[in-house]
Amino acid sequence: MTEKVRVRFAPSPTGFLHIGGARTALFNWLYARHFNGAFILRIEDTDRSRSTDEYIEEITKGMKWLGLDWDEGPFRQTGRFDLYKSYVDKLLKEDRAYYCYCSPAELEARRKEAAARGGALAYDGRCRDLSSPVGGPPPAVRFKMPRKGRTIVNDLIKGEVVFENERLDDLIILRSDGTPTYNLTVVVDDVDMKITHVIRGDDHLNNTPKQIQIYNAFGYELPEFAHLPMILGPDKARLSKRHGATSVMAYYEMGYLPDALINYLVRLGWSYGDQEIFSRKELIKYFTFENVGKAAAVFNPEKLLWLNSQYIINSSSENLAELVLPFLEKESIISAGQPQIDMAWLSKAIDTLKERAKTLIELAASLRYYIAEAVEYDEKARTKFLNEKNLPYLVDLKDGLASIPDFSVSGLEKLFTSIIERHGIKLGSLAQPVRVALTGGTQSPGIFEVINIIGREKTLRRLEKAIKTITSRT
RNA sequence: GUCCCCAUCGUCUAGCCUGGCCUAGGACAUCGCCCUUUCAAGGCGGUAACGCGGGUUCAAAUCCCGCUGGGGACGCCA
Repeated sequence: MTEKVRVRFAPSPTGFLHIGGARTALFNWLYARHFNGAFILRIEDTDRSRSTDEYIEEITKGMKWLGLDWDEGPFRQTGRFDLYKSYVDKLLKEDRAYYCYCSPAELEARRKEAAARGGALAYDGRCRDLSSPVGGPPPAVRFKMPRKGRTIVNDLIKGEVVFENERLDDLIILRSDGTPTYNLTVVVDDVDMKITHVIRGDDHLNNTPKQIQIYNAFGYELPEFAHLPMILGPDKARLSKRHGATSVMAYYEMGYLPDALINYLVRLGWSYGDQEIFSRKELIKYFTFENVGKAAAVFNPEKLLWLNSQYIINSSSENLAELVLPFLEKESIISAGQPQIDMAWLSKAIDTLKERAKTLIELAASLRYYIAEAVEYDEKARTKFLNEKNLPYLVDLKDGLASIPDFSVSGLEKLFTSIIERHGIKLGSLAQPVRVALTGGTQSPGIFEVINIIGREKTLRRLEKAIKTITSRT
């Protein structure tokens, strides 16, 4: 095949870009990039009652955040209705389609009845052979499925899947209001846009034989099909709002890095030996359908969280400093109007924190004691460490800190060593009270680094406050 | 109900196509140890899976059949 690969992601704007959609988009994108093909974004908005421009905006926003850039589009189906209509007319003329006068209410009733009886829910074809028009409200148009033979889907992932044509029902291709439906538009557009590979969720596998029949009716060559396994929630049911955050942008808000989400998503259904972490370059290089699995996958937020922490650790602190800014504002650690924060200093602070933060929100939160003017003590930490016994150590340290010339990490270490030797105590006996005095809690990066970053003045103020806290209580 | 898809540790997966190298590998989570000024990170180790039943074969996680289980579709949604 020398034809250039052309794939598309075709969401309907009836909701946000969710995890499942993002995974479909990602696999399409990877496939296109791997083969140096084109990735097309097409908005399937033929259902005018449920589609909104806001959702189109949300979907493109999500894709941009994930870095899934498209080469053509976004195309919308609204506005191409004349085109679809002409295809319907063609089918009508060739007796490959017919008018159906059954009302939605009647159809609904028949389906209910069939379900109660335990029979097939497909359309019974009662308008299929009508010889003359029936009066009343405008009819819908149905595609005339062949009743004999079988349709074979040669799926790149699932292999050969066989459907008996008698099981395929005559689907509606034009609503009674004159608007086309999905199964028609998807074929017309995929042909029109010269799509070579249709890559989508396997919930579409059952639609495929019907679409193949439509291709056949027009005499068009079939694209390749690849149906990806679904993503399930922890209860093994299809991933939905019930399972918590399913919108891609919710992950932005929770402080995830787009690369981490991408990496997580790609491993849901795809693998490359034992490798877990991939750069985009590697993904593009390695991605093929050969390594795509067939079984549905359960979405596991904990592994995503781990990946996110790995991506944070491996990101440059300069980059993280930029990314964390909006979260610092949101957590009210800095105010939007605040004088410019020193980015070099921020990066240095992040150096000490990034291996402790799993999300940008955690990173922002841990920056609080570096940035804020004063800290609040954790009650338990205070009673345990800010007490009479530790008072002399803190006083000693304060005096030492006020006078040492070398405020570097190694200089601070020397000071600490001299103090603990003088008192005959272990480093921990000094470090923990100091940690509480400076950060308010018992957990932080190495104490020398903390002091180094907080700086002499602020450190001294906090030590004084801690000393006062102890003495005022006795 | 009918049709379609799927089936390896709790979860994501490697291995399956081209049977033997599988005493089934990796990762997350979990447990323990090490490192250690706390917390992390990191290192080391443990627990943990071929759904069941039949075949085929000298040999089956790997091939075939059935069952069971799970998922999906059955819309004038996409």
